[in-house]
Amino acid sequence: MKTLPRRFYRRDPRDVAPDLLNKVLVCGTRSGRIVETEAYCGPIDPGAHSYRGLTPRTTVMFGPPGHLYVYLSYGIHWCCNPVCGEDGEGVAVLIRAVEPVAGIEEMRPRRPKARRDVDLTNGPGKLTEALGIVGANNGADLVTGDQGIVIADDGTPPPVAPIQTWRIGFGNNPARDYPWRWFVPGNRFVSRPEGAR
DNA sequence: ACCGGGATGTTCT
DNA sequence: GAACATCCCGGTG
Repeated sequence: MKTLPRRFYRRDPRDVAPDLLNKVLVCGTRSGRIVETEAYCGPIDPGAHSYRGLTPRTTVMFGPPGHLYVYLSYGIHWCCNPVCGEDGEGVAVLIRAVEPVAGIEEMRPRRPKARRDVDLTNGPGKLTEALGIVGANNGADLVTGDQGIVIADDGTPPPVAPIQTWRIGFGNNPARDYPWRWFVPGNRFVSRPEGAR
């Protein structure tokens, strides 16, 4: 298991997102293989939090690559995003689903409402709850692992033919037209194996 | 299986 | 005051 270097993140999020497939997100003693991602592209992306410029919430997203942007979705769920590109760009990748690799017994009590194992981590709000990622982890350095959170390569390459399709959860926002979601074909933990529309 | 609504806090109009 | 990068539960067929 090798922690991904800073340069892995210092690229366009649309290149990083498919490359993150099959990498391992580690949080303390728990980890999961990344099987679904979405790219968020700053000023050219009306779906990105950074679209309208720097705000207190998006400070980390506008910071240097390789740090974790964590935000609260719908007032309830935490979502986690490795920051990409260059310092000041405001681009990142949302991790939408992982497949448990280690510590699954610790994940079950953290996800008491999950009836089946697949419900442990098959969504962006679910995987943060299962792994234990919360708002206090906003800004964590994924390269130094200063908060026990890293992304590592265990030797599994990304899928040869990842599925690329539309992102999830945008109503009538024109962001719905950008096909910036990728997932591992056939993996059971993908939140929505079909296209978004 | 599929669909509608409620929870709940931050951000922006 | 509305929208929101979600999830869960209870209704119906």
